[in-house]
Amino acid sequence: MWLIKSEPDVFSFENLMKSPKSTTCWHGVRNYQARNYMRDEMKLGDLVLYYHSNCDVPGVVGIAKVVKESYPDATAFEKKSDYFDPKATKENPRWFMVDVQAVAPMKQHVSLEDIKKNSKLSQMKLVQKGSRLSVQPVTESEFQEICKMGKVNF
DNA sequence: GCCAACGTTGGC
DNA sequence: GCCAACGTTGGC
Repeated sequence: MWLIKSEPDVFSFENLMKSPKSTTCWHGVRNYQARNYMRDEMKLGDLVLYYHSNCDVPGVVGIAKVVKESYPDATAFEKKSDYFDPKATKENPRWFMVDVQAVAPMKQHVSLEDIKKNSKLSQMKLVQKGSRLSVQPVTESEFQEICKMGKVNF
């Protein structure tokens, strides 16, 4: 299971729910470790915690799932794109993405503050100092604890 | 807006 | 391969 970060001003969980089929391609990740998780380890049906960063109340706001496994991130080929990377080619794409679909919003948002206060979640990468990974694995028990705090069942 | 922590780039 | 300079992330 996973946690992905998004800035709500750029693409919020509400935006995801309003998208066609509640699905979007998770383009624009330009960090190798995050890419490796997407390319190598995110599997169809994997559940994902959707986290809002860089906003008033950062935290987990919804549940999503992987609906398509990794494929090349075409925004890296587009010169006009903010995510253009001159070193990415179709033969050697360099950057990958998956498709994610909204499953359900949290009944109650689980703020970063609440996560930090919960001793069961102290091992999460999210709360470790200096961790900035935008795609990160979470354990089953962490996932369940967050769901419990968000008053949803999975 | 500030700034600590991290990641990447590129000269040497 | 080292490391200084620069860019980015993201909480506060």
